[in-house]
Amino acid sequence: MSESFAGSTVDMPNVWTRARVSSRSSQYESLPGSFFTRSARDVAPELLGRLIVRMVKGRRLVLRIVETEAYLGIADRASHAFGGRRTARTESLFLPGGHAYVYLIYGMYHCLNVVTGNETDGEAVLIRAGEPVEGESYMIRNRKLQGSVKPGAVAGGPGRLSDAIAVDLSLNRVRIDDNRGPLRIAAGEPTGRSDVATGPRIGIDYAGEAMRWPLRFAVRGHAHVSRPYPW
DNA sequence: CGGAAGATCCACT
DNA sequence: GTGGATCTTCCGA
Repeated sequence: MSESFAGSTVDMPNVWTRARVSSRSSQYESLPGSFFTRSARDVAPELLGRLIVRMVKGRRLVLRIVETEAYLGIADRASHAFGGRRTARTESLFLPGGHAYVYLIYGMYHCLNVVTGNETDGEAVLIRAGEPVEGESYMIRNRKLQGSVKPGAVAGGPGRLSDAIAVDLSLNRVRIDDNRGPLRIAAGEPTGRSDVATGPRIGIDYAGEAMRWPLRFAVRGHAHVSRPYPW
């Protein structure tokens, strides 16, 4: 049984400390659209270890994805597209895989999703947490953090992550497989299956049976996840 | 047209 | 652990 690891990062295995970082800028090239035109159930765990590349004000902010959740669209009671609901908000869920779905939650936070599957599915992957790779000082500024910054404080949580890399509604519907776009996802170093932890999704108590579906994925033992593993 | 709830976070007890 | 912030969306009357 893995126990709560919040606050104890020193002896935690971190698969990334050994990763070799290329100096070539091609390391930030977008994954192809075909990566996203598959089920969110498959895409979500494969996004772990990938890089979110956010271009804003001429700067490049990079996060390594460490936690995701799959939302399975029409058949998933937790999904905004459940039952085929198409509203102004959910319209971007019905774009082909490879677009961004950004929405406002609780009147004050933005959630960043990547649309997956095809334009009839309404599927998406919520990006729940990331580890700063480049531009961390700007992320800290965007988050208005003071003093010492604990692991996970910058982008551990969907609302925090969006604030950190300046994701708002202006990015709704953008293509994330466009190498010249403001938001993209690069290959990074995908997390191996044995390092992926799986569990139920967060904050969907209203979703009935779907509440227990194992569609939350995180890098096992990673300090920057949105909350400690109960798994 | 009104009211409730939300894929969250933070301050405080 | 609890409550408040803040506002769009959605559903029922």
